[in-house]
Amino acid sequence: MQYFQLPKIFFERDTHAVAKDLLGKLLVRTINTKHIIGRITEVESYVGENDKACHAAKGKTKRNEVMFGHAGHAYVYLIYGMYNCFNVVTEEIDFPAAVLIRSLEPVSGLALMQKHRGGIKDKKKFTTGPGRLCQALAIDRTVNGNDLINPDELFVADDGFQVATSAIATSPRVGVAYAGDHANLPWRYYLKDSDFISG
DNA sequence: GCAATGATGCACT
DNA sequence: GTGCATCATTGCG
Repeated sequence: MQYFQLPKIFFERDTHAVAKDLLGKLLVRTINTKHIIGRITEVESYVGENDKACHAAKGKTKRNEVMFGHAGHAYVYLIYGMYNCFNVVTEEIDFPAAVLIRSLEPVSGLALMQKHRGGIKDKKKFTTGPGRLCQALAIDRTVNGNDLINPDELFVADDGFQVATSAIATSPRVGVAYAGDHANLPWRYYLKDSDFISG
């Protein structure tokens, strides 16, 4: 498969633009020279200290400091004690914003994904959901802060796959009802014709 | 099929 | 001690 890594400037733009442009791109995980690849089908934007649903809304902490750092870095955190969530940091340094990757379409390394997911048979459940895709690609907090532009283990790539603007749907974000006025913002983006959406 | 529940770790107050 | 940007399993129809 032919593809090229996305450059840093791709991630230094407006978070919503980055989120929409990430749809259809490839997430490539390298483990012991083996590749696991998924196409991004669903994302959410978390933007700045004014966004109450964003972890950075209450200022910089040890947990979220990666979001205040350079665009194109991985922000991985643990949720509900058992699941990791994978984000890509966007925009300028000291401006906390990121795109949460919620769902992927499996492209390559299906057998390894299945193994990481406990041997389940339903391919649609390998990577549909932020906790699931991290399990399938063996993403945990050891890659938190990794530079996805100059990666050792993980990067985002473009293989020329074209996504029509009309194929992108939006909706309110998931699991953020506590965020008041920010809970209903349509900052979730997904490919409406894909079978690989977390729902 | 669907709703309810339990598992579980870490950062933060 | 509390509260999560979740998922798999159970128990019901």
